[in-house]
Amino acid sequence: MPIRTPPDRPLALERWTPFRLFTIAARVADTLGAYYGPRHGLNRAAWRVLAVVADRPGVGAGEIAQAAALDPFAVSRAIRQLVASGLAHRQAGTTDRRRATVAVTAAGAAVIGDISALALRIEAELVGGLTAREAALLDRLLSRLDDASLRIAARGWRSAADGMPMPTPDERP
Amino acid sequence: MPIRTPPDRPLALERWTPFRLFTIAARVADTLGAYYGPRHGLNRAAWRVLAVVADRPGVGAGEIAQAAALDPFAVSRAIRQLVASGLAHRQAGTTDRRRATVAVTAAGAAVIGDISALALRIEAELVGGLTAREAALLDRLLSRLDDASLRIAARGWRSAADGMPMPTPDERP
DNA sequence: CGTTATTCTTGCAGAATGCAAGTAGATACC
DNA sequence: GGTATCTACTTGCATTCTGCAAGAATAACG
Repeated sequence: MPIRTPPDRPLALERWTPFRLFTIAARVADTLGAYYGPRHGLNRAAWRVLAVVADRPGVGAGEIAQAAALDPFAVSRAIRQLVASGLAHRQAGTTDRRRATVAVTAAGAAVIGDISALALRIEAELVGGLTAREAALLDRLLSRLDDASLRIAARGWRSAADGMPMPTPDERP
Repeated sequence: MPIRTPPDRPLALERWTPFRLFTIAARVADTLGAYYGPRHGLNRAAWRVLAVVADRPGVGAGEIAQAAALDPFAVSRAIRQLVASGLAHRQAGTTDRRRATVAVTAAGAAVIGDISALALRIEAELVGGLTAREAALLDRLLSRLDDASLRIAARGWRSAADGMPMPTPDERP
């Protein structure tokens, strides 16, 4: 008999906060993706990288990965795509030649400007129903959730599982 | 010269609300996924379907798709996996035999119970820093964002793009 | 009945992802 | 200087996921 029993009603997915965050984000991302995909030939990784690079010209791949929440592999491939389609260009670093800095071309600036305009309109539509006070509150709450999610990810499930019952101790093949 | 110029500083990705929602959700989902993946051999779709089915036994594939934010294809495949690994079972519907109802087996209930316990702990860790008042507020704000995101997704980018400048009128190959 | 609509499933091609290994350059140490 | 180690990034490949066209089974309708 386990120390702690799992909840009777296991989990209402639609009330689980992370799932709620996900669905909101996914609907918006899909809507925006339906724009920049066909129109500019970008995928999710490429548009994020383009946004980061346009916002901070001269960043290296590592910083992009951090800022765009992508792994270095995806960043590398996205940069290659962007360079190939003439939206960004690379320049070998002066002090450290391993680190190539990336910046947008004029074409890239035009593209990200176009996408940004829509992205900001969508965001405005998303939070448009909130008062300024509510929006500020949301901002603070999201910052706190962001911090908390960082801690969760850093510590992994093992720490959250402390003292958890282990009903299925079998190992997978 | 376009009627509306794109913003000078195109978009700070890390301040764009949908991206913030995404990163929080992704970090949590990855943490939980690192648990149920290796331990129970489930993927993202399968765990969600299992959660929905456990919560509402006897649902059909369509309702699952709706509740788990998955397309019918993914649901169909997930159900097949769950049935194959003995975590769920299907029963042809009595009134409408196209619609098979799905329910968890004892093994499936154990698995989702196990995952749910961790999921709830993670959620507690996520929102644990909030006061009850703040948590209630977050809940209301997320409900509003959820509604807004539904409207955005339903109307598509075209409505949000009304009056937008179109700096790159070229069509992609 | 025959036709059309649902509901779900299957197959397959293309895209995304994860990871092992590789390259180039920087840094540290003898 | 030489060389061993470390870092930053890239590449290739196998696996997995996704999107979509087409299909099967059943229901609903006239």
